[in-house]
Amino acid sequence: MLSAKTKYGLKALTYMAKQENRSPVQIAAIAESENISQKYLESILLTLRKAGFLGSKKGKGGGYYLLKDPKDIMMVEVMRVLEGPIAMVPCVSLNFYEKCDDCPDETACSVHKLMIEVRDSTLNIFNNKSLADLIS
Amino acid sequence: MLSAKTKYGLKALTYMAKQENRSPVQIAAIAESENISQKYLESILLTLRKAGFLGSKKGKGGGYYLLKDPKDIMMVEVMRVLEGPIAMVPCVSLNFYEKCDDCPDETACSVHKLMIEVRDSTLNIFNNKSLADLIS
DNA sequence: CTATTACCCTATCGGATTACTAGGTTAATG
DNA sequence: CATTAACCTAGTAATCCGATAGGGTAATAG
Repeated sequence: MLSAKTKYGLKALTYMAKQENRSPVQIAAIAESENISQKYLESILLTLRKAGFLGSKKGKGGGYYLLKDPKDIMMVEVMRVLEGPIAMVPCVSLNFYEKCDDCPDETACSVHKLMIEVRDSTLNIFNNKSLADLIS
Repeated sequence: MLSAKTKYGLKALTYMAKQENRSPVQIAAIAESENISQKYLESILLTLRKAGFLGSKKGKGGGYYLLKDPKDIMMVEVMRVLEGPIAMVPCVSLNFYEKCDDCPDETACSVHKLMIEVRDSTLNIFNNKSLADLIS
């Protein structure tokens, strides 16, 4: 299940990518347009800024803005920052690997093999999908 | 994230499919072999029985057994019973559809379109993968 | 300089879900 | 009838998530 956090984050990024110029967009504007709790969105944008996707500007006329061209912001990066692992089980996660408590032998586990397939097909999408692709 | 319930259920099904004959397998045997809490596994197998995957036999020599040939048990069915929706968001779910509170227009939502792609690629795997495929 | 604007940060909380346990009931076998 | 093993209901501890509270800090306008 996709978390609201990720969903909101993606919507916010999309909103910013749609702007004609690169002038800062205020949290309040995004929150209202996308029907998101402003305070919650604040924390999400903060995360995205710390992850290097966004820049920010304080004071009057301030707000958030994209640091890169939308076509250079790949979904796989955004998903890993907001949602965490792409894989459905930690034991097949590339970036958030964790061993299972139960499985003595990972390579013999039927679930493991199945989930690798799912991971790869999902990764294939997220690797090749940029923020720019989401808009069109 | 794949729930432990689904993981355990898949492991149990795999265990049964590996049996040479179709004689009943006891919960305790599966639980021990796969390192699953027996009581919890009980409730999972009950679900699988009610969903039509398993038959059961009470009393001595009883247990659970597959009702169909492993190659006729498709992952998509099992996943929907144990895990619920395949999609990452309810608004793109085929069998568990729910409208988003926020989105006024689904077709215009960037997240929506992305998640349809992910759903379809995952469905493609689960539709074509049988329990028999998990074993080999 | 001062007021305003808008981002920054931490802490907390209610609700929902999940993994699991407790404890007993029912049915089949020998 | 005693044993076995599935059936069923209820409850619970822990965790996570979405959201809120309440201020702090930096930048800008005038």
